[in-house]
Amino acid sequence: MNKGKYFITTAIAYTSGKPHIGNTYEIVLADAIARFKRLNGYDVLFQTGTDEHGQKIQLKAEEAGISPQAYVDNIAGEVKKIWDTMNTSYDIFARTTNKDHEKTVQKIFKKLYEQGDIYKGKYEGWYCVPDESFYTEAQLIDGKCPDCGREVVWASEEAYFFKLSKYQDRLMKYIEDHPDFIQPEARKNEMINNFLKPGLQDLCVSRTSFTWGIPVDFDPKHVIYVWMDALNNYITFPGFDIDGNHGELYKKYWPADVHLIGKDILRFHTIYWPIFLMALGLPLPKQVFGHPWLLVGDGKMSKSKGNVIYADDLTALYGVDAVRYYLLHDIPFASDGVLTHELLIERINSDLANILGNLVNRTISMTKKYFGGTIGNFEKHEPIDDELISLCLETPKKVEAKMDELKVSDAISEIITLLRRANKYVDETTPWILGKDESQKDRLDTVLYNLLETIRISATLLSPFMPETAEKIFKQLNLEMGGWESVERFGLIPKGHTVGDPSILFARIDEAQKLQEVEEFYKAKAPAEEKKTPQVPELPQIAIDDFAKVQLRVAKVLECENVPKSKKLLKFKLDLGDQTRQVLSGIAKWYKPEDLIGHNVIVVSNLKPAKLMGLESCGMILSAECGEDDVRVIFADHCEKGSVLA
RNA sequence: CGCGGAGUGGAGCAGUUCGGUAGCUCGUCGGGCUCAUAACCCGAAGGCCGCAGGUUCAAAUCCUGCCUCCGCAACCA
Repeated sequence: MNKGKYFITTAIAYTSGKPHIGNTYEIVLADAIARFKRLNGYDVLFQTGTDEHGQKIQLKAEEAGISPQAYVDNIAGEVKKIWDTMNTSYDIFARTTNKDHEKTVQKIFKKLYEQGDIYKGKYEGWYCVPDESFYTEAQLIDGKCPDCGREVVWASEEAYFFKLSKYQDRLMKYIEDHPDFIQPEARKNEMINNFLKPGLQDLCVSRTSFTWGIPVDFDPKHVIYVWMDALNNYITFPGFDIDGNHGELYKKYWPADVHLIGKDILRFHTIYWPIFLMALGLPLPKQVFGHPWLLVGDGKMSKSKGNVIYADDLTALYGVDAVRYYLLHDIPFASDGVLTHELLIERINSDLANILGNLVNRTISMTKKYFGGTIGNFEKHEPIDDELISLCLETPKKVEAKMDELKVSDAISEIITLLRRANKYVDETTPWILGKDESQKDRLDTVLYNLLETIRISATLLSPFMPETAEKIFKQLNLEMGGWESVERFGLIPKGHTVGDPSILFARIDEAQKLQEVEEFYKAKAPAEEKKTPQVPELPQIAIDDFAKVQLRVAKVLECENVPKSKKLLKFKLDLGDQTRQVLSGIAKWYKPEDLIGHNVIVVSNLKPAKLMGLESCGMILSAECGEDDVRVIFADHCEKGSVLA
């Protein structure tokens, strides 16, 4: 049964650091869809990879003291390791530092330039020469550089631009004609209202401020804008060729059926990317799905502890399939999901241990106990069986329908519903009573057969979401898993079949005990991470006169209030004895105004005034960064206000 | 008035497009059962659907205003 081709991609992961559980969610989601489509009879191509260029990577590599290539090789290895840990079945792992990719991107850039979609223009603004930075009018302070206070000049730098506006109407029409192009629905309006309707600005598609990227081959001091580079991975890796000599995969699979991406990069995939493709005269992807984010819940594993959650930590604690199950089942279709250990444990216990695991275990055990594992005479049908059997036959259709809408969580729920029904069926038919009556032997055989069939179908349907578990179940059933046609039929297990040995699929978790284990797990890991914090870069030594330039004075906090609309800023009125002045400080996260009023603090009194959120700040209050997320003001309550520090 | 999302029994969510008995999972309590992982099955309690107005025969659902929370942007002198 071949239903045609299906090409699914994830965004390529940015290689500036190890991916956390949120990034991992995307690949698992894509994998579930890809595996389901394969089961469902499609010829699937599943592509993922890493985005390896850009200024941020160049900087990180410099910090680490290694070449950018060595840096991205390392991170790409980490990404791949995590993808593999999660048991994802990608066909192509695209890395944008691949030479063929780079060459093709250069050719694409050149072609677009030659046909006039890309033109050489100027990037203009106020330029601070020593800082090598451009600023907008609004960023300047008193007409000078906001960074160093020196004079700025009106400067222009040459750069390449893409004429997005030229394709604006065509894109608008495409979006209107293809209502499913942007998913979920709400995102579509966001794109239209925020970007298309106001009119598209030409996009700057080259950079000269750094070098870690693909050079423009006919003008090598420019490197190609990372998005123009990265987005093209979707066509270059399957084998797109600028002269039309495309590779087999490209010919067969392009256009993509789904680009699965995070909701934050929807703009690039639904505006820039389609326009680039239009300019190349290529068909557009059928759908772009911006999935929600995975949030990490309350304090238990919060950032304040420095515990960003990584997929490999979770799999070490709970196992791969349990984590996959949680990600796939508990993250809603369109709104952000939450992850906590408590929720994860609850889900594992109720769905995986109690409902699924226990059903398999009790069924196999009974088959062993009453028939030595071999079932034979299961012709004793009763009306009570019909409901279970018909649900078995309906469920695959329901799952398929949900998956066609990419509603993975709902699809899984359909399977769980079937498993619940099967548990109920056990109670309705009371096999343990049948087992006591020799004359009911055939009826008992039938009941167990119906349960085994239900498990066979459920396990097959679960295989895209929990591949290992499905495999384990089939081992206990002592059967080979079949394709889609095997879930559309009830009654495939042959007469005289002997099941395997029962074993626990998911052990029930004791929450309190597990949480303690989690704490110890992180504690054991902590030392390795703590080493980073004491590393304070040493600044060059200064002379006493340099220090003398800084005037530090004790000041009493007369007034303090939150700055409206600002999350970080507090506004102070300080008394320096001989004068009062207004100072702003970004410590609202750690202090409430009433905590500070009346206290004496230390202030840099001769600091050049600056404007923040439209308010003038004349000075800077000293505080200590006592940790990743812990800032404390230096109090000087025992000192006279106005005194000078020396 | 920067952009956007969300407020539904103790917890996590669905329902809101196209108004008409408020539903699911977990937890709690009671009962049943013993094949099974103290699992399974049945039943019950528990909700002025953020607040206040309005439209309507009828509002969780539509309209207006407000409050709270959360992302993003801006801002950490």
